[in-house]
Amino acid sequence: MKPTSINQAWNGAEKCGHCPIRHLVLFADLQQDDFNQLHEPIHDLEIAAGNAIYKEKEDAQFVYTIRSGMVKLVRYLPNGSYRIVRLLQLGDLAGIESLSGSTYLHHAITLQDTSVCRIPVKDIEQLNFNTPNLYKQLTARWQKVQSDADIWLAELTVGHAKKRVANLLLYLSHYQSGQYFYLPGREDIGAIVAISTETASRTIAEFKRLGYLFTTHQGASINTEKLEQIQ
Amino acid sequence: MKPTSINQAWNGAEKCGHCPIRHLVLFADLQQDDFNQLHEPIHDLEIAAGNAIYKEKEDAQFVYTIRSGMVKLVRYLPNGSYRIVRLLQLGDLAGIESLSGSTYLHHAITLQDTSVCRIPVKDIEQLNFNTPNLYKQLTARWQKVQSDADIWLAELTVGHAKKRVANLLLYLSHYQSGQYFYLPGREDIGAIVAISTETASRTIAEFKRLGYLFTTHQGASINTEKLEQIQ
DNA sequence: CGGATCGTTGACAGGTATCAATGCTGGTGG
DNA sequence: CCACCAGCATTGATACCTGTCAACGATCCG
Repeated sequence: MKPTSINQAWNGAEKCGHCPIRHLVLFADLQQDDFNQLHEPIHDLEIAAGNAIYKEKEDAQFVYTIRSGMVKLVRYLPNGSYRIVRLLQLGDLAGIESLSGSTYLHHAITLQDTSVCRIPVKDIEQLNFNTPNLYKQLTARWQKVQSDADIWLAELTVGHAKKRVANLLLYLSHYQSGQYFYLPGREDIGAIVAISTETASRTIAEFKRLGYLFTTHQGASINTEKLEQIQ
Repeated sequence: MKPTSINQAWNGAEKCGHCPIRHLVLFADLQQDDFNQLHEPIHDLEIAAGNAIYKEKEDAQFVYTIRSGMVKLVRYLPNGSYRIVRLLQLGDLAGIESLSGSTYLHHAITLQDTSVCRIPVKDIEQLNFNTPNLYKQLTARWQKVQSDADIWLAELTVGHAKKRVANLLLYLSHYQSGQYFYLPGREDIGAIVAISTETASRTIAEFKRLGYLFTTHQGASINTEKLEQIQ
């Protein structure tokens, strides 16, 4: 396994200004002056698939912007099983609860090799206190938390297993720019749509047999029309 | 049915300063000067049980602070059924998405007679631009959206029907100050924990027979230990 | 005294969890 | 280079749970 690594550290203005995904990230609306208020270093992290960015109940001092890859937010249940309550991708913020609480609410675990920017909460609070330029982007991200949670609740936990898995595939495919998307393991699929691993496997296998789902080394792709018709 | 009514309208400082639940509401941290920035009237509304405060896709111009009663946030599904994605009580904010989007994401429907303060979004944006005193309370409310959604996802949509209903009763009981709490109708219980109305009814009836749940004209109460043991 | 609405209960078919066994594949070390 | 292993995916058999259809009871209100 590739080790978790810290590639770079820098102070705000030097690098954020040249961020290739600047239009997608939390700092999108900041002015040059605002960056001067960032006093602590921002780290650029590469995290190999399967590792935790942070864990539930840990001291929450950082927010993470996802630059590439995919992250699952996980809650463990008393009986030892787990539930995935959200998936994070390009431009999403992990650990946003650190802005309000003192500890993280979930485990954040990478599904693929993932790169993130680690931003100190202190800097964000400082910015929020001194400039109104962050407010809009922060609110937009909180709102995405809400609408994603709604999708989870309304589309991924209701109805028959086939319908739920179909909706998950449509969701995964929709949030990806290209034709191919990352297909989670069967246990994770089960933890997302609240079905057993075996039922997830059976359903995925059936979709493959029916030609609704294809998997290659580049990722998975789907027949959207067919999956939308499933009841 | 009691009609929906507007009791009072006032401009910020005159009344918010004397709000009996001031410590619980969005404006908790505002200073006297801040209130002077409220230019549009804030209305105090009484809404009878079963009425909509706002509906999905309506133009979102107001945020509502719940002063008493209970509200369900509802999403209708393509097949005509519905799902309750959150319950709001004292101090919660309904329509918080109006701060970021242009339309409401849910129907907000009162379960009991409910009183709310209707706050124009423009005033909140104005305050956010000019003072940092609102940020903390707003963030706390966004965070509650997240943690409530997590509870819904992790505790109310996983496992057997009995376990889900038991968790719902514990949730309802926990967020109430007194011994008694409001017990939703069977159809609503089904829409919260994603089971059929009949299964909800059977489960509630069984809990009553077992002495885990009691209903009186004052509301419902539970045997917490017994419900926590259910698997 | 109906009628409407909601809650309860029964019967049954179908779907899903569970337990279990068997493929499959990528990585490791001989 | 190949055998082996560990982890994941697939598939089968079965019991149980829950959705569905249906009927009936309770309560409130006009």
